[in-house]
Order: sequence, then structure tokens, then C-alpha cells
Amino acid sequence: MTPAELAVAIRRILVQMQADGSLSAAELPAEIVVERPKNREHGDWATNAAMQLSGTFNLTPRAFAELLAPRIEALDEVSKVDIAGPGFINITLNLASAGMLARTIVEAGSAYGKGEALLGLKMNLEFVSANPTGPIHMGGTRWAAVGDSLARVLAFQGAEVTREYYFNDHGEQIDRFARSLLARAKGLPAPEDGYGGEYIEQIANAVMASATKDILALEDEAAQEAFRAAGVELMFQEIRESLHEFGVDFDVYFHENSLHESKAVERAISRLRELGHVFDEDGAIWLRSTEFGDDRDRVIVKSDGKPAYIAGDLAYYLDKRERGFDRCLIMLGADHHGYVQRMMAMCAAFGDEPGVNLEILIGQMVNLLRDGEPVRMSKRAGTVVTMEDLVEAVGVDAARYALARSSSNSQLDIDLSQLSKKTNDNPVFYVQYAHARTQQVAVNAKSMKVDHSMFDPALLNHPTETDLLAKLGELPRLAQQSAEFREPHRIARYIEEVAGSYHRWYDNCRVIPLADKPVEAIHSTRLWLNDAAGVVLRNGLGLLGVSAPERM
RNA sequence: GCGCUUGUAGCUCAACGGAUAGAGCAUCUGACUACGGAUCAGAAGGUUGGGGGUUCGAGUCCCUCCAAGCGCACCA
Repeated sequence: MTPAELAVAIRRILVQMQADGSLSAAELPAEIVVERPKNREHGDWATNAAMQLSGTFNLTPRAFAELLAPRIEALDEVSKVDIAGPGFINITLNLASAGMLARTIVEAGSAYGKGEALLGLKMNLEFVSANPTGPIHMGGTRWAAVGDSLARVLAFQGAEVTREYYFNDHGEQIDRFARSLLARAKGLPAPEDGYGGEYIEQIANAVMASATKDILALEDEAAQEAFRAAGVELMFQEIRESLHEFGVDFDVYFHENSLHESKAVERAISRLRELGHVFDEDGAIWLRSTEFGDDRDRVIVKSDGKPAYIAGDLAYYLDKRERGFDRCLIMLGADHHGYVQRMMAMCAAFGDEPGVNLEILIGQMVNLLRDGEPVRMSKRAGTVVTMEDLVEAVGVDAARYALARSSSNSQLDIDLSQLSKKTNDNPVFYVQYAHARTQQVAVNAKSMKVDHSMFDPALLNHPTETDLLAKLGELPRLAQQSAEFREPHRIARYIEEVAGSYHRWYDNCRVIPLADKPVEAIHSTRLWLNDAAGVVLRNGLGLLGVSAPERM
């Protein structure tokens, strides 16, 4: 029996109690919380239903628990129930129904843990969206790891997820990039507000090599335009390639430029004008965003007639909604959090619901250290640590795991000197090793004639076995929470616990009989459990976009 | 000055408002002639930044102070 099934059973009992009059009529929560008690001695599962519902029924938690507990105990799958502390109901399953989980998991395989919390939702997840003016740095790398994992987590709950990259190929930053390329090609130093570094030279050289005519012979303006067009395209390809090697592939690369060329910006503005949220002042066009909680109104089109940055965002958001996305999620770095209010105001101005149709996830910065000292980075000097640098130092799996395992609203410190010498302190290896072990145990078992032919779940009675089973049973709930809170790091923490439980079990319980002993039901049954652990570890690593190796 | 995020073990970080605040790394002590020792068992390490409040119950919610990062444009 899984905890989810237990929760459903408890809810059914409550409904029954209302039907037979032992409880008054009142609204029940859609879901009863069943979780693992921290202390193993408290049983397999615990529910705080009595504490949460006592108020609704005007009873003390204790009294409510005493009413409910006997009925839970009457369930076939339950062997023992007791009430503890302020009103926790601790539940112990009988061994056979607890052990059945092993088989359930193996039979479900890659589907084990899936949920339907977001079934039918069309979600657009925009992340990274780094400017094509240079390689992806650490911040972008973090969002690539977290965002891709989040996309997997959301899809695991039934959402139809589109990964999208907003490609900022319009505006001032791009002009600076083009000027930097031109300067480099001419052998001049990088402009004051421009970009430096080796990659600028490489791109500049590549642009000249692929050009059909001598760009440097052109007038500055034309030359700059030539560098812009070709340079952006090359940079874009390089970024895509880095992301691909990082295991992140976007479904849509959206070009900001296309919004301007297709007149989508004008359409978005006139739409807002129709809705009465736009006004003209000082020769500029403004969005009356204060009406929707912003601290000031925002200029959409500057008095020189050029669109402000937000103009593109207006059109882009509208475009996403017109493409049928119910939920638009955008991941931004903390250096852009000042942007949230106006984006939400914009969403409301279109008549949508901020926080629902548009959700902005802010992630904190990554601090790079070397031997404990902060590393100063400068785009202009080109001393930026890139995604490729990190991957080269530790590999894709270790990099993704390290970036995805902690909450993105806390700043992350990464010490380069530590990464480059010892990678073993990354818990990813602990988890991967556990998975590899499940695979090799299965291989060895097969050669020793241990197979799935027998299954007697009541035999899984060692403390490390009941512990492992209970842990494996938590994946569905964990996966759902991870999606609900948009926090993929919970998956990482969970599989680390699973790996720990698995290793402890392995140390105590043999799957393969000793050389002179026969194969018995216990061995077969344990093979099911071993394989179930493998499934959970594999599914968990999969949600993080990290490989689950057969051997290491 | 205003706003957002954060403050938990020596370090990096966990903990739907739930029971004795947990992992990994680092340190120390142990464990294979038994399915992979990248493992396991154990020790040590904490006034959850300080102070108030809300309630059956607070690391978590509210107020306040302190500290750190980031942001407050007709820049993008």
C-alpha cells in the first residue's frame, strides 16, 4: 500500500463517518496528509488529520483522533494504529501490504511517481535567455540546470511543457557587442561599455573569414551592421551548442527581433490602448502600470520613437498567450527582480491574473570563489567563468546536480579550486553509485539464478527493509510537491535519502544467497526490492537530467 | 531612503506550521577471504542572527532590530 492509497482510504473513512452520523457535515480537505514520521518507532506512516480537522468539527485533536483511529486500524492493510503527542495518528502497515510496494514500483517502472496535478495545463517555461553577446556564464548555467529540471518535474505531473529561450537580438546591448567585434577586428581596444575576452576575437575572426567581401573596407556603420548580423548568429549557435552539451534543449528559441518586425509590438500597444491602460506624455507612450500595483508608470515607447525594452515583453507575453499557454513561467536572476512588479502589472493590464497566468521565479546569484576568495569577473575584461569551463572541470552530471540540488532562492557559493581537484564531495556520486549498485546486484543475481519468480512481501521485515520501502513510497508525494513549489531541488534531497536507505539495506540484507546455500523466496523477494530502489533512483535522477549509470 | 531575497553544525546546504532541527564534505574511532569499500557502523559538532508576538505547536507566519546579496531609468 502506498501512502497515497492510505490517504485516500482515510478520506473515505471520514466520508463514511459523516454518512453514518458519527461526524457532522462539513467540508473535507481534498487531500489528507500522510507522511513518514521522523522517528521510525512511530510507525510506517503518520497523519496529522486529527489536528487539522479538529477545529472544523469542534473537537479537541485528541478526541478527534480517538474517533478516527479505530476505523483506520480496521483497514485490512493496517496492523497497528496509535495516537501520539498532540494528536498524531501513527499507522503501521502489515508487512505484506507494505512489501507489496516493491512489486508495484517495479511494475510501474518509469511511470512510478508520476502524478496528474497539472494534467492538461499548457505551460511555457522561459529560462536562461542570456543575451547573445557572450558565452553563458554561471548564472545562466544555474538556470539551465534548474529550469530544465523544473520542466521535467512539471511534465511529470502531466503538464504539457514548452521550454523557451528568449533571444535578445535587438537593442543597445547588441550594438555594444557589434562595436566590440568591429574594434577587435581593427586591432583597437574594447570600447568602454563593450565586451572583451578571447571569444570576441574568435567571433570577429570567424565573421571576417566567412564574409564574402572585405568588411573592414566598409563605412563604420555598415561594418558594424555586418558584424552584428553575423556575430549574433555565431554567438547564438555557440550558446545552443553549449546548452545541448549540457543536456538542455529548448523547444522554442524566440527572437525578440521578430516581435518588432512582425509589428507585434504595435499590436500589443494598441490592444492596451483599447483597454484604456495607455497614455501619451512628454512625447512618449506610457503604460499606466501604477493602476496595477507598480510603483511608477512605465514608458513603452520613448520620446525618440524607439520602443523601450518593456515593449518587447508586452508583445512577447501576448504572443505566448495567443499560442495557447495557460501558464507562462519566467525564470529570472535576482539582478532582474526589480522587473517583477511591472511584468505583473502588464499581465493584469491585459486582463490576466498575475501569479497564475504569469509566474516569475527569481533565483539568487552564484558566487564564484577560489580558495575561499571571491573571484572578480568582468565582461569587459573577458574574465568570465562560463558553462563550458564548469563542465570541463567537473563534467555535466556533477555540474547539473550541484546547481540543481539547492533552493534557487538562496545564493550559491561555488569554489573553483575545490571543484577542479576533488569532485567526490558532490553527492551526485553517492546517488549514482547506489543506482549502479542496484544494477550490478541485479546482474549478479541473474547469474546466480535469483529471479522474479517468487514474491512474498511479508518477508521484507528487516528494519532496513521497512525503512527502504517507506522511503520509496514517498516519491509520488515528493514529485508533486516539487512541481507545486517549483522546486526541483527537493528531488535531489529525496534521492540522496533513498540512496542512503538503499546502501544501509544492502549492507544488512543479501539478495544473493551465500555460495553453499539454496535460492529461497527471500532472495527473489529482495531482488524485487533491489529493482524497486533502482527504479526510484533512476526516475529521480531523470527528473534532474542527470544520468543513471549501470556501472561507475 | 524604499523594495525583493537570504541568515540553520567548521564548510556547502535541507526541513507542506508538526513529534528529539537533518544530510554531504571536513575531523576522530571502528567494519569485508560475504552480492561493488565511491559503502557501512559510531563519535563530535546547534540558544536556527537578536528581541517581541500569533497558537495546541514556530527554523517556518506577523512586527522590530542587526547583517549580507541584489534592485530602485524615456538602459537593456
